[in-house]
Order: sequence, then structure tokens, then C-alpha cells
Amino acid sequence: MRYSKDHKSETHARIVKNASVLLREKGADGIGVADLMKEAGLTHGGFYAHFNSRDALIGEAFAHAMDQTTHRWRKRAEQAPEGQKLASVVNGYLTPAHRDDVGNGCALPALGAEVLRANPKTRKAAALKLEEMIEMVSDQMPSPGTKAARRDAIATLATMLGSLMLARMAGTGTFSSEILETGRSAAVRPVEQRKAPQRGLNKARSRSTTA
Amino acid sequence: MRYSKDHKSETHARIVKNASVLLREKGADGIGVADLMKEAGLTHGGFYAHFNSRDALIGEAFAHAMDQTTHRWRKRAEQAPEGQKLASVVNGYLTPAHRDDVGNGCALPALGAEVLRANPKTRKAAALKLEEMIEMVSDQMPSPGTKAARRDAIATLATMLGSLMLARMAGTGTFSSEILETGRSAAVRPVEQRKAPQRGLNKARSRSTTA
DNA sequence: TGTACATCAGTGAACGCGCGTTCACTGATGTAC
DNA sequence: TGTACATCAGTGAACGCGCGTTCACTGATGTAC
Repeated sequence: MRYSKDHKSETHARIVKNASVLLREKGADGIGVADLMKEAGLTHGGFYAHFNSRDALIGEAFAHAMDQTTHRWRKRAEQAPEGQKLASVVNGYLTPAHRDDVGNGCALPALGAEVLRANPKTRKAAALKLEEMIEMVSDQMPSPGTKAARRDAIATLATMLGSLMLARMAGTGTFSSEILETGRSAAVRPVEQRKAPQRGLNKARSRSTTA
Repeated sequence: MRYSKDHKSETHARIVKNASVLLREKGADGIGVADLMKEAGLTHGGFYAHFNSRDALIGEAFAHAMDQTTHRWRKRAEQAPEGQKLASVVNGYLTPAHRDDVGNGCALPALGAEVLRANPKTRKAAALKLEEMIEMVSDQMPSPGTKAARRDAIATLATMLGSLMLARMAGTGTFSSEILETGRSAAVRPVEQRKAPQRGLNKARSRSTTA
């Protein structure tokens, strides 16, 4: 053969990887078939030997970005000492470096709005991958497997993603740094609360009724 | 005059308003000049009597969306009884209705990623408006004006916006409802903590050093 | 009071450009006989 | 061993379409004299 055995699948993977960066940086409309192929060292005509359509590629790029995010968290948690796993994930997340690298960063703040505009299949896939993320974070909580751990994971994730987005909107100055710092402590708050002796507020949280 | 005195400025405002909905729903690339003018009952050629370019309109649409968001919060806070202002804002925010109406909803989850791709002038304007939002939320905190109130406002805002994004990604089922509910209690947590007798954790929050 | 001209929001044809997609072709290698 | 054919990743011209922008024009009203 002219090419190695896995040549085509490697090319395919390379295109998807590049696309997932562009997707996060510029949104779905920022992925141009010609640009992408050029970046992969090919010409635009060959694109359709790899994907049925541009939309199909976008679906794969979404999946790749979300998988990459989960994978990084898992790796980071594994490398941290017991009892500091969650803090390690949070503190690695809310940094200037992550704030300034949207293309290689977390899929949630970059693609949260974008996923709503994707086709139903992609949206469904993203929802499933979000479930995986929550379970992954939930596993880093003090008592994994419980309902409380799951709720804390959701709250922590929301605060992480929200803080990163706000920090990005705020630019790169002291305002932005302030948000990152605030987010770092706020994201681990549910856990800190549970670690500390309980005071009734946690077990049966009173929710305001003015929904 | 053929038209009333404020006719032109009214048309201008109408275009911007429509654009700000589309901007939130479909992103900046979802704003088509022709579609927009048709929606305003006009033809595409007249667009440039109102705006120097499509990009200029986008800038105005951003500003409008963010102002509208802040305005709604302020109104909601004003209408709520003392001591429940923040809860009212949060509980009105994390609802299925808001989740399902991106176009008329909060600018932050819809435009957070989008604003990064806007031109520098628009980005700077958005950062300033974000400051306003934080101050606005900060004013609803137990001791407004303090550093703690500002930090709590940032954390609350981050959790609100993050929860809404996650809920949207999760679709419209029970998974999504779970996220909204979790977010409602998590968003007001910093305040609930301060209301309760302090226990040292708040005043000098220990931040993990593994940044 | 009437006439000629200025104003100005809006019209719609036209232009240029970028982009997704198609398709006949290339050229190196593998395979059948 | 050699020859004819199949395979297949990739090429690049071409097509169609949508969209931002321009521009000469319209037509109703206001104004100068």
C-alpha cells in the first residue's frame, strides 16, 4: 500500500482534533472545510472521503472536545493525593492559562451555547457526555455514589464553568483574576461544608419557594 | 415629515432588539442582514442607513442584551421583599422557562463564548457591563459594599450562569430539572452561610495552594 | 397661494466573495493470471 | 517474470448559493421664494 495501514484513520483523527480546537475557538461557523484540510496538509476535495458532510465533522469535533475534557480531569484527579483530588481539578481549571486557551480548554464554557444549535443527534450525545463528566467529578467527592455527592458535583461544575466564562468575559486584567480566585474558593465550597461538622443546613437544604 | 419625529430611531431600536434575540439564539453568525430587515418590515438595502456595518449592529445587539439582563434583575430585586431579593433573582433565573428561552434570556450564558470573538471595542464594552451586573447583584447581598459582598456576587453569578448552561446542555428532561434545582440552592449558598453564625471558614477562606 | 427644489427613509437590482459540495482525474501500490 | 487491471487516498477545477455591501432611484413631505 501507498500508505501505512492506519494512515487514513490517522488523517481522520487529525482533522477531527484540529476541528475540535477551532470549534471551541470560533464556534461551529468557524470551521471551514478548506482551512481545515490545509491545516492537515491536504486539499479541500479530500474532505468527503473522510466525512459525509461538514455537519458530520462538527459532531465528531464536539464529541472529541468533551471526551478530551473528561479525560484530562480524570488524569489530574488520579495524579493528586487522596483528599485533594477535587481541589486539584478545580485549581487547575480556574487559571489564567486555561482562561487564555479556549481552543484547548474545557468544552463546557466554549461549547455550552454552541451545542444548543447543533443537530439533535449531537445534542443528545453531548448530554450523555455531560452525564459522564458529572459522574467523574462526583467520584472525587468525599462520599462518592451518594445523592449528595452528585448534587455537589453539579454545583461545583456549574461554578467552575461559570467562573471561567466570567473570567474570560472580563479580559485578562485584575478584574479577571479576581473572578478566577473567587471561583476557586466557591467551587470547592460544597465539599468544604461537608468536610466540616454538619449544621443541619446541608442535609435538608431549604429551598426558597418563590420559583 | 413623512414619518413621525422619532421614526428612524424607533426603527433602529427595533432592529437592534430583534438582533439581540437572534444573537443569543444563533450567535453572531446567525444574524443575517436581509432576514433582520425583513423581520423589521423593511428591505435589506435600508440597513446601511442605520448602521455602518453588520459588525456595528452586532456591537449594539451585545450591549442591548446585557443591559436588558441587568435591567430585569434590578426590577425583580426591587419587587421582592427585603431579605428575599437575591433569592428572587436566583429562583427566577434557574427555571425551565428561562432555560427554554435563550433568545430572550440572560446574556451571559448565551453570549459568554460569543463575546470573545467580537471586536475589541465590543469586548471591552461587555466587560464593563459585566462589572455593572456584579455590582447590581452585590447590592442584593446582606452587607452590600463590602469586599465579601462582591466576592459572593461573583460566586453566585458564576453558579447561576453555569447551572443554566448545564441545564440547557442536558436538554429538558429530569436530568435538566435536577441541575436547575441543584443550582438554585447552590447559588444562594454563600449568602446563606453569611446569614448563619460565622464559623471562621468564611472570613479567611483557605484556598488550596496547588494552583 | 403656488411652484420649484431639498430632504431623507426606504427600495431593489447588482456585484463580489467565500464556502460547501461534486466529480473526473491522478498516481502509486497491490493483485490476478 | 511480466502484464493488465483494481484499489483508493488525495487533487483541483467547477458549480451553486447565500450573504454583506453598494448605489442609483423613488416618492412623500418640508421649505424657500
